Amino acid sequence: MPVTLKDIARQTGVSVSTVSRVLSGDKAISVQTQKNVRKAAKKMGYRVNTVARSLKMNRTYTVGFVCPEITNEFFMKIAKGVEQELKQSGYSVIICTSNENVEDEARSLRILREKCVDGMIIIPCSNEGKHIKELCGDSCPVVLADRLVDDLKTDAVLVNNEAASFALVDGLIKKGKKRIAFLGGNELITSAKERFSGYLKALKENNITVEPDLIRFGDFYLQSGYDIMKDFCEMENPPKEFFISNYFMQVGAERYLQEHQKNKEDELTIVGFDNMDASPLFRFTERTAVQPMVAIGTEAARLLRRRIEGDKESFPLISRFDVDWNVNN
Amino acid sequence: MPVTLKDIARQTGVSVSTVSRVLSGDKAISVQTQKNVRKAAKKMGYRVNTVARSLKMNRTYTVGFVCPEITNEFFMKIAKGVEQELKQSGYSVIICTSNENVEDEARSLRILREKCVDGMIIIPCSNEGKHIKELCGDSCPVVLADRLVDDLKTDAVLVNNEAASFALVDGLIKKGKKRIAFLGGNELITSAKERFSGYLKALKENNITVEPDLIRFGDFYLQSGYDIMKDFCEMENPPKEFFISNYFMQVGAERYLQEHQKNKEDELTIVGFDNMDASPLFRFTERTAVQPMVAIGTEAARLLRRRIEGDKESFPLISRFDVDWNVNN
DNA sequence: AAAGTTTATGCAATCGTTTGCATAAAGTGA
DNA sequence: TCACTTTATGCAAACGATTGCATAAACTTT
Repeated sequence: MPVTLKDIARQTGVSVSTVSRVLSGDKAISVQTQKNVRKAAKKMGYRVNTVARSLKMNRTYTVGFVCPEITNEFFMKIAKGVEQELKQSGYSVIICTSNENVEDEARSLRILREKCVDGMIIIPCSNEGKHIKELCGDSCPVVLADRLVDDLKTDAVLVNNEAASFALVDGLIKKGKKRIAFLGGNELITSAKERFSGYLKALKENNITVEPDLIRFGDFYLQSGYDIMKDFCEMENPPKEFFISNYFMQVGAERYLQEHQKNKEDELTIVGFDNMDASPLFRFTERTAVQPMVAIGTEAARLLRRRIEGDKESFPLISRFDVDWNVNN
Repeated sequence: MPVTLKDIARQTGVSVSTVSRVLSGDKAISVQTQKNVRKAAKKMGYRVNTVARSLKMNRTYTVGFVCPEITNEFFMKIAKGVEQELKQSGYSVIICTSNENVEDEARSLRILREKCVDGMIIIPCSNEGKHIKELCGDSCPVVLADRLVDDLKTDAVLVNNEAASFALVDGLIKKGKKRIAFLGGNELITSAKERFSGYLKALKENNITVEPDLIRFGDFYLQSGYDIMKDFCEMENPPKEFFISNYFMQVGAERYLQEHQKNKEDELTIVGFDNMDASPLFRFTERTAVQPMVAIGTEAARLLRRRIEGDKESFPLISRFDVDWNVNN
């Protein structure tokens, strides 16, 4: 059985309230009593029961982090920022996954509410926001990360997707490439949409006609990158330049190319989003947009903490980070 | 303010106990009352306060998952197994990172204890187990994953590291390769040690003399793979075959080779641990050991749940998964 | 109709904290 | 010495749920 305030009180001959006051640093307690209590607490191995404290204080110092997939390096970089930042202020993070599925997402939110988290950071898996509005709200602030959602007025931390994909595609065009295929993410997701707009904008500003056959949407996962690259390569007149909307689709696409013995002599060029540890090893990937992933998490966490602490200023706040694009190989 | 049992009781004219009984499915309550209560609960949007429940029941249905680094795909695959499995039985998972640092690990354990988690799954960052023994114990079961720790009698879920690295190295030798360099992980960590034993065993069984110059230990992270590969390549008589102890060191090593314009003609061959999504894209990596990462997590979670529910059978239980080794490219 | 049984519900304690208010003791000032 | 502050501490309620025990009402049984 764990030691409680009561045990210390009994041991030192003072009341529970006095013990509580000493341990929470109340200066009104006499120095002698403080010493006694602290000594006893230490000797007996006391550790607060934050469950009881939370009940009384109506604050759990726990926040929820909901993302579509926990093994996703991109999401976990964001999670890292969140965890790092919040740990400093004494919060813990419960991680839930939605498995790219709105019902699971809603289930996670419900559980988190029942656990009385002080707030949540959500990377939504769709553009559906109803369940979030329903389950969260004033007593449980929400910050979205990486993606927005329809019909939901809340804070969000995003990146400048359109500008980055514009720059990448524009860069290719400026090098004389005109037939650039587009491998998109899940069309329902704002980041996918924004990256597509950037692509379109680059074509438009350079007076290039959009070829609908060169535009395909997947789901941001490996297999869809593989499949779409396959389809493109099997066209009668295959494109040689590609914009791929995220890292995982790049892995899939590069794997297709690898398996089919393409090599540099084919002069294929890929640009796209996300630079991960293994990106420099990709054969055809020339430039990638480098999102400040950890910083997104850190920023979302800071914002959430402010909201938890009652700051209502300029709500809802949508902040966007700029994206770097670097030469890869 | 959230709705409480009291509110429902007031609304329906019964006592709090009756409401509690209805909502926890007690059949002794009259059908009519059940209906009334359920209806009111639904209409008022009642949601249990698990903080209060936890305090009373002395069970939080929350477990801690402590790992060295949250952005590590390998650890997160294990975490996925854990989360998936435990979610089914109504548990949530708090993720903490130790940043490969014993003090941080101890801090995390302390916080988790204060949050009254029902148990923990730990991927320890060193071979130090004192702080775990101190902070956990009977009232808070612990299952280790992937690595063991000195002086700590507790359950663990591991893989058969030695057998796998033996097989990989032996395979190279059987193909006539005799000078196989070893790029090790953090020597303090059991998995690194076991992989090293497998390497030594393969040399020994094939009567190959160990060349100390061909053995180097890093820390399981990218940079160390890069640095050690560099050192090897700069030897006057560089080895051409390599055993690399995990994925991240492989990425580092491959990046070094890539940057230094090595290509297939050099006939370099890498074998080693972990097969990730991007592994097939690595130029020199020929075979990799495929650990059942998600299954490790699932198994650890099952074991932990059993311990939480009071099963003391065959404690401590160390289970080891077999490892596959597959052709890579 | 009395005694016994069953059914449905309420009372009140409890989990471990925190905190407003009361109060006793000690100290201060004239 | 008396009134008045100040200082140190305790009492008890509260947070929101669960549950053993008590009990009133409704049925059985003979």
